Amino acid sequence: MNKQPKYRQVADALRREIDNGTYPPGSRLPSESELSARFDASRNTIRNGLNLLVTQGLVSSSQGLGYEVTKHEVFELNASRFENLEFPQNGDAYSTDVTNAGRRPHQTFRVELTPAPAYVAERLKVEEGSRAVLRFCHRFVDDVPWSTQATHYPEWLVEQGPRLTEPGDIAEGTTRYLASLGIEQVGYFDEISARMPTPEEARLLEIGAGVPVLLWTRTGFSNDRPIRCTVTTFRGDLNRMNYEIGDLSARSENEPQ
Amino acid sequence: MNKQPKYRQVADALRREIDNGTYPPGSRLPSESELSARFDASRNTIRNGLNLLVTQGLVSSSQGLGYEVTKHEVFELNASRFENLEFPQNGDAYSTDVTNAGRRPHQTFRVELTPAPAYVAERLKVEEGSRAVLRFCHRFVDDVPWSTQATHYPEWLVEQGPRLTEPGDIAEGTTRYLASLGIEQVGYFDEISARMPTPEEARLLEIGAGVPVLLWTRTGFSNDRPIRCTVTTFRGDLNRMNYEIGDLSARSENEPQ
DNA sequence: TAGTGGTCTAGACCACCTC
DNA sequence: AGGTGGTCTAGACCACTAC
Repeated sequence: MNKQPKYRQVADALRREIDNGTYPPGSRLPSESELSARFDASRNTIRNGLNLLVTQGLVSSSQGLGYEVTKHEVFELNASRFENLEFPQNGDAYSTDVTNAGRRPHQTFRVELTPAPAYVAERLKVEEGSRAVLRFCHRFVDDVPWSTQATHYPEWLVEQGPRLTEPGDIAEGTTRYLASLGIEQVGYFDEISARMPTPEEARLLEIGAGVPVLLWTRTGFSNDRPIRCTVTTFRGDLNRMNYEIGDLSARSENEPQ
Repeated sequence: MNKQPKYRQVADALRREIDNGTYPPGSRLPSESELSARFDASRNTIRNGLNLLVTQGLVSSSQGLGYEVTKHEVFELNASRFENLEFPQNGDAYSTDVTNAGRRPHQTFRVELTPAPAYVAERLKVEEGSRAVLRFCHRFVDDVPWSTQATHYPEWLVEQGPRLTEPGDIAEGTTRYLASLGIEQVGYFDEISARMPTPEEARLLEIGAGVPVLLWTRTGFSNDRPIRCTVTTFRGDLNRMNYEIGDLSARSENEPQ
């Protein structure tokens, strides 16, 4: 018989009640003082227990309002189709996907010429600190911050593709633009990892405690060298990535229901 | 000028010192009472600040020892080559990868016939609760819990491939075994997401606060239907997945250094 | 104004690790 | 034994939200 500390008992009890539907997603938990009475514990102990649930992403709290059970709608991103030239689409793939899902996309955009960070330089096979074009997107869905995307192009590419440094969008998409210049992306290398957000990421994505970020790095290659490196940061609670590989004709047949 | 609460100042100061190398990965932070004196704050306030860093995955604490700056070695998993029949390997792909990395793999294994959970049933296109073979792996690298992997096969497959229910390993790999019976996996659909671990996952993977899990679901298809669904749970701090797509001959040329 | 969570303190006692 | 973090309490005051 190993006795759990009181704040864990509180957290476990509440977790069970959340799981069994006593407190459904979107609903509010009892206040700290109510819980304090119910569990015969000091307010600090209750807060300690609630804090566990917060860092586990089960509930979120706001001053003056209380604790709310989190609810997630996940957005699916098809990474293997994304910017596949065989699936023609106007403009940027992200906006298309979001609009198709019946949501309202919105993004801010900027272009810079900056020294490539070590992580990017390594992937672009250029020297650390050598310059690269950074095209940075901060994306929202229905005004909720959704992801940031930073694409770096090595400086040597700019001579052939001067529009890369233009501050506005490239209507047909940069991949298409480069292809029209004979610089074709024939393959890419994707890396995916997860971690807790840095304070900067937490600020941009308005992430509270208990929500990790999904990091997606795509390095694109022409026939003879890397031509771009895109680092995308997603809110982990709102996004799921997928890849379709091989023959999936059996997947779409006989859709359930 | 918006004043930060004291515990955030503590966390920010320590984070800066971790970033600039004052406390390198693996080193120990000053004790709570030392920090209490340095920041002229009560021990609880210091704990509050340290707890922020813990939930952000920057440090970990253990009773009697103190706070240690976390260090990560990440293991790369090539998901597009993984179990690709064109890259022949003996036995299971995971052990091969780990051994090649100079690490020592080890796993526990069990087989069950259980009702398929809703998530899996949906992907296997069978009714929720109908039976499925579950082959479950708990994997370690150098005795550190690394990932869990649960593969479900629909019950109808067992008639054709009775060895699926055998309690031991299938030496040539299940994918190969099924292929030898004419049930070929011609494509798969991968889904990747990240979230904080459930208490059960935290227990199996020995995850502390501040470390998310990476969830990887692979549904494999034959020509006419789904034949398996594999759910893998990774420690987010130790793993990174990657996909090679298209022609990457330019990637391996001129390796840096 | 009343109720919610957010910050902070001071102090007590316990559990674990090292010497 | 002495130092470390882990748990818990009681109480104070502040900031935000709702009505």
